[in-house]
Amino acid sequence: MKRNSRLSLALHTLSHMAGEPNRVRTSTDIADHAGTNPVVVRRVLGKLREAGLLLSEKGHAGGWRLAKAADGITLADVYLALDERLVSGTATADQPSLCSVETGLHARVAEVLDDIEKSLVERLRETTITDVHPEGCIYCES
Amino acid sequence: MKRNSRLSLALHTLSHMAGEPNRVRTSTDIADHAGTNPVVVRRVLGKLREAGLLLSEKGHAGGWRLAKAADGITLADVYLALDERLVSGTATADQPSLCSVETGLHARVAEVLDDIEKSLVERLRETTITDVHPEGCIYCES
DNA sequence: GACGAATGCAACTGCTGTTGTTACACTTGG
DNA sequence: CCAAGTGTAACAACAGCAGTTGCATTCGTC
Repeated sequence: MKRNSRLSLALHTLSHMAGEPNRVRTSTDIADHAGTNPVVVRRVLGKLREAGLLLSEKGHAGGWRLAKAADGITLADVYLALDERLVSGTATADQPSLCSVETGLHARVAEVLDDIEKSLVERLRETTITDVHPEGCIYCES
Repeated sequence: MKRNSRLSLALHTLSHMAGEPNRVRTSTDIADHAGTNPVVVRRVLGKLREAGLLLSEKGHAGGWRLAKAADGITLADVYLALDERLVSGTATADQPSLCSVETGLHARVAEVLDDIEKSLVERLRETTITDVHPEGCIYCES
């Protein structure tokens, strides 16, 4: 996997779960399906749990399941849960700045980038997990 | 600098140039203002030149200037010139896939991410360099 | 209560992308 | 010819991230 693997893994997993919401999945199962490692899965899904999107149960017969209906989870929820800041990536304030024009410009660029970031989140809010994995999914028989 | 420094540097520089379109700037000048290195500047601006946004002149008294009016350059132009693919980052096709459900899901996730990427570019297309550095810029006396 | 199966977490490795830097070839105006 | 530029390659340093191992903890089941 390359870039954006966290977001991709999260979406993939949530989408899977949307198919059978009641089934509890172990991180090993998920890792096998996603072609990765149980620890990596727990790292990513842990963020989603913190955000209230997933529930995890420890101990024997434990595992992961959705904390709410798939159509109540938007891509923005996932994106924000993972602390991703794709466009507005804190690319400011390294040096005390040489002149006021510079600070002004830097601030303006950061401002514009922040706006774009907000637009991105708004766009993400329009899509739910159900949109990724629709009810009558042709790949899914469940 | 951290992430997105290329996009940030490009925007910063273009915005600067928008203030005095006729002035030819050397990469050393630009690097000093941006707090980085001339070679880094040439790397980034080189991409913008390939995309037809900038012109560079070699030799004595050479340097960089805008290839067209600032209000004719959108952030999408810059973004695409830099080959940035923030959301849809080739996070697919590593393994030959175990079952058809997996391939289907992977494809669907990639599809959704691609859509988001397209939306992002569309949003970027709405903003020009002039929007970043308006005519009556309060920081700029030129 | 012991055991097995699961999460949670910390530490470490290795890979990769990016920035910064140096060095050098090439170009051009004076 | 020379000084001041770009263009480019090569390298070091660094940061982020996936992957891995190990271990503590929790919880069903026998």
